Amino acid sequence: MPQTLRIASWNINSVRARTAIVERFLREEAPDILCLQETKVADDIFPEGVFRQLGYNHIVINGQPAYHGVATISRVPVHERNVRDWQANGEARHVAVRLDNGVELNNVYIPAGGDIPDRDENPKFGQKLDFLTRMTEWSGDVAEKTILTGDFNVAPLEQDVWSHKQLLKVVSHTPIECEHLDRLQKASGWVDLARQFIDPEEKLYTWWSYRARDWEASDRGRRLDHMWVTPDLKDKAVSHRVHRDCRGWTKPSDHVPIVTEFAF
DNA sequence: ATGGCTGGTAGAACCAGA
Repeated sequence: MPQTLRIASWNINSVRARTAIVERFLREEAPDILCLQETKVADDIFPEGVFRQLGYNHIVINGQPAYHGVATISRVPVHERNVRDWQANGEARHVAVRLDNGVELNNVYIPAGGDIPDRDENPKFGQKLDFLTRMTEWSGDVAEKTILTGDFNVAPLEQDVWSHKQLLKVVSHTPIECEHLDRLQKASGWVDLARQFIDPEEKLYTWWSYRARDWEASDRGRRLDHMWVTPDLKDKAVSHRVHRDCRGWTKPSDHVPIVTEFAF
């Protein structure tokens, strides 16, 4: 019998400010594993109790005060916490765990990159490109049994943004970012699971700005959150869903969860 | 009108997100 495992990823925009909706999501969707990004909390005050009371007793965190931070929350055993610093500046943007079946699950928060898409005018943009380049070097050694998920902060395809033309110079969809992400993807033959299940010609978003008067009516979204797998795991994925409805919940994150069901 | 908001930390006419 294949083992079914449902893995979710969600940029939560402060885990402490989202207690209500993260509980609701876990009760309603009940993934086996939830990868959180932008937890915005130091490790010593991470709100573990919220998760433990729902049966998520395996909690692997890499946080820092106020900014960034990732956490992998699981109700199945996970092992071998591994943290990589692809920005080489100490920011908490990655944590990996090993599942019982040997699969490595990487939870990553790629830098947003600031406003101006030019590394000379805006050092944060250069850091984002360099982060992707270091990930690509790491990826060259990754051959199999690996999942890479999280907030990539890049919407690579034309139908991953509300207007390809209007976003060409907007950080997250500029050609140079898309090229860097494409090089990363090719380095391990990573399979973009969302686009295995949802036609690349169809609009698909995981993030909508807080500043829209009516996010749902204007629907100016971007697909910034991703679930990638090495080629050997491609056929283990049996479904993939973007939980768009979570954007309309009370006090939402600006990102919504994505969930992949695997049959290992 | 893709910044119109939101969170954290300080104690800001702040910073960051994307």
